[in-house]
Amino acid sequence: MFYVDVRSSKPIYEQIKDQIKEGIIKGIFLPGDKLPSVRELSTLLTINPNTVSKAYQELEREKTIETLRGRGTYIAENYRPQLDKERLQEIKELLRRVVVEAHYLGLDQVEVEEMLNQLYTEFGGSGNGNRS
Amino acid sequence: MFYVDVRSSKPIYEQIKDQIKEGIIKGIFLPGDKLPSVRELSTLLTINPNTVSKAYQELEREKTIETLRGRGTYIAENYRPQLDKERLQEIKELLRRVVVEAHYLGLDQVEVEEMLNQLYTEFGGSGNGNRS
Amino acid sequence: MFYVDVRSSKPIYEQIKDQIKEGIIKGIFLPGDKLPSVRELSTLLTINPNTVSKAYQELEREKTIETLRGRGTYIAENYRPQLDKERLQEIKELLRRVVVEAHYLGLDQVEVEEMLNQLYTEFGGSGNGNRS
Amino acid sequence: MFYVDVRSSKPIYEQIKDQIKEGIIKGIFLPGDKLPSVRELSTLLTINPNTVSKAYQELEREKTIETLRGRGTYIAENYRPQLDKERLQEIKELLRRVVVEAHYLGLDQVEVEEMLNQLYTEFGGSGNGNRS
DNA sequence: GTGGTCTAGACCACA
DNA sequence: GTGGTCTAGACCACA
Repeated sequence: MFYVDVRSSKPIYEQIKDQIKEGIIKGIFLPGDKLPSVRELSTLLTINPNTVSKAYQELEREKTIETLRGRGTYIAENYRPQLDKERLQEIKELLRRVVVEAHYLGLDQVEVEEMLNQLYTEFGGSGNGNRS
Repeated sequence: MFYVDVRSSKPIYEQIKDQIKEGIIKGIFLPGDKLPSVRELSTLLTINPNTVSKAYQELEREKTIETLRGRGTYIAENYRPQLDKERLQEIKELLRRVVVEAHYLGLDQVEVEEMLNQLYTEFGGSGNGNRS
Repeated sequence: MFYVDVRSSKPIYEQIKDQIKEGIIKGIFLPGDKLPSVRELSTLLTINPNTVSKAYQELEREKTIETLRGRGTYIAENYRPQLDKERLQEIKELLRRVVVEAHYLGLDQVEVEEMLNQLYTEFGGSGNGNRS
Repeated sequence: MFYVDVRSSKPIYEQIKDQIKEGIIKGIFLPGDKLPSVRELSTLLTINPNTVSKAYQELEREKTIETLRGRGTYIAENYRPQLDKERLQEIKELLRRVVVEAHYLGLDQVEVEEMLNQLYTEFGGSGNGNRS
């Protein structure tokens, strides 16, 4: 289920965050599912517990997961997408990077749109119904 | 023309790189245009010359700009987008981030496509003719 | 193992790069071997960490070494020599310099070939098996 | 006859030096031939006179050319290759670079030897007879 | 502890 | 004046 690529330029804690967030979108994780404990996951992946901890903390702050004291960490029951202006700005910034870098790689708009479509297909056009 | 946001989490040298790369796409910089010297730009932005230097060196490695001995730094005459598999992979990864984060912000595919279109409009559908 | 010649006209970061690249060819460094950390090596050589950092960063860009997050820097497992036209041109240029300068020093073709053979002997005709 | 590539990483004064030295080997310049004046050549190439001056000075120090006061600069009549230990060391260093870089580009000894042969062919195996 | 970024400032080669 | 190299040293993200 989980894996880390220590060669990647993406920080490990982000890799974990992304795997969980993508897993939820794909329906691999369902609301209420229990996540491995920090200790379990860090042992499993042979990484520093702090790293798992950081991933979990950020996901919790984003209301994607929730920790029940003494009972472990779970996929949040009802996460409500919130239009957060700052994060929207961040996404735009990311997308801008995509457009610029794509240009310098010789990809045109149509090709980028195709890539985008592919990704949406991968994540299941059906959606997981978890939107407000 | 140039500016830096010292509060941004994006490193200053990347901000400079991006401004130049975007400026080229928008046609603000044309092939053969002279860029300010390292010293000029660092004075202008009140940042360290090394920081400008790093930006310029990376852009030169990417063949976006070129240094003519003793004459300064110029927008490259003939940059040819090269399909670099690794960088393509990086772009896909960025786009994947966009899709995932957009989902958690409550944006659907259509809305993301709109953002993408906006960006392409901003960069000028007219094109800058610098593609092979 | 490592040393720097501060009197040399060759930049220190290049000296480090070359020592590592030659060490790999000679089999002194094997794929997967851990390199000293930036701090360790800079302390050892009593040079600035930035200088070591620059050497490592360039070697990483060339895929000669790789950084594993939080685990340090290692000789790359699978470097595949890639026929890069530009770098090939650079080598030819270097070799041309050798031929011209040798001529003016009174060395003929046979003597240059001998020097070349000596070098290949030094690097171990046995090969380090790291070629594709 | 002369040209400079301001894009090259090779300093312009070295480009000039090399063109003269190669021209002599190829027999394009003969002992006693007059070279253009510093002013002429710098105008011709639209470069800084200091640059031509530096090239000429170094060639003169190497006894490749000689300046006759008030009469201009000439290809030296009898240059005698001198086995200069320091310069020999420099050549070896250059050749070592060739061998190392060739390895990382995937070229083996035979291929490097071929490149070397090609160069000697280019410079005319017949030689220009100017050796002592 | 590990590498990445940045500043301040020196010195040098080149033009 | 132009960029390249290097030092000394700070601060930060990540693990």
